Amino acid sequence: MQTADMGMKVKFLQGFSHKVRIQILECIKQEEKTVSQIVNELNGNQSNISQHLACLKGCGLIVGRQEGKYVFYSLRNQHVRDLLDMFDVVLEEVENDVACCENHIV
Amino acid sequence: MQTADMGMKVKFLQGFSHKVRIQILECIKQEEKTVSQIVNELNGNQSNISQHLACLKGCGLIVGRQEGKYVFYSLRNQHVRDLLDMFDVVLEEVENDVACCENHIV
DNA sequence: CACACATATTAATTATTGCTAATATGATAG
DNA sequence: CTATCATATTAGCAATAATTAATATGTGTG
Repeated sequence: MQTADMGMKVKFLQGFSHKVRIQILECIKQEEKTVSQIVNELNGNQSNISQHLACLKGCGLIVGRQEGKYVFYSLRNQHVRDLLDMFDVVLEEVENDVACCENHIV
Repeated sequence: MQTADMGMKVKFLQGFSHKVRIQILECIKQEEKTVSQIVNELNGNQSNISQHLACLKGCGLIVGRQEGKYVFYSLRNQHVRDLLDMFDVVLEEVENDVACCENHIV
């Protein structure tokens, strides 16, 4: 596993490393949505959201399906959904310590 | 959940968003290690690793315990270990799509 | 208490990522 | 086939994160 897939793994995990991307994932967690729906719900701008969607797609976390002039995005599969749920579980116990990554990298 | 914990969640997830940090997590996944052990195994530099450790600690993913002049770091708990395992599982199925986040954000 | 080793912190530079605005593509409807 | 709406792409700039080198702290030992 180590060095070989490492690049891929890093890329994969970067899908989760930005607020807007997490918001997108949560936004489409239950049902697929079009780009414009997402833009509206997150109060984002079209170009920006579109770029984050491209990133998430490149990371394999979401898939898009075109229907007429709309593109519907949804989580790639149940595992991704599980992962999102698990974040919440783990985060809950950890919550108090997360406080400050300030003064540090990131 | 939404807006309230969002900041915390983002911070938490950023623990996973850098190659070196992932390597550190994997490096101490099975057993606690001292900073210098980690520095050696990853062929990193002391200051850099130390900063990433501080970040991971701030994110709640690892804990340190001092013993004499050494500090031993280990994963915070079993859930974090589970999360790491789950990454591998989900990544495996997704592997083929991850290819290129190039040309995009991130 | 001076020295050596382990780790942490700081500050400055560099590199990466994200944002915005403008433009392009692609699809449908008239 | 033109106009319109939805989405994607590009390029340049702004913001953030990472690296490095130097220094500081802290712990044990002679």
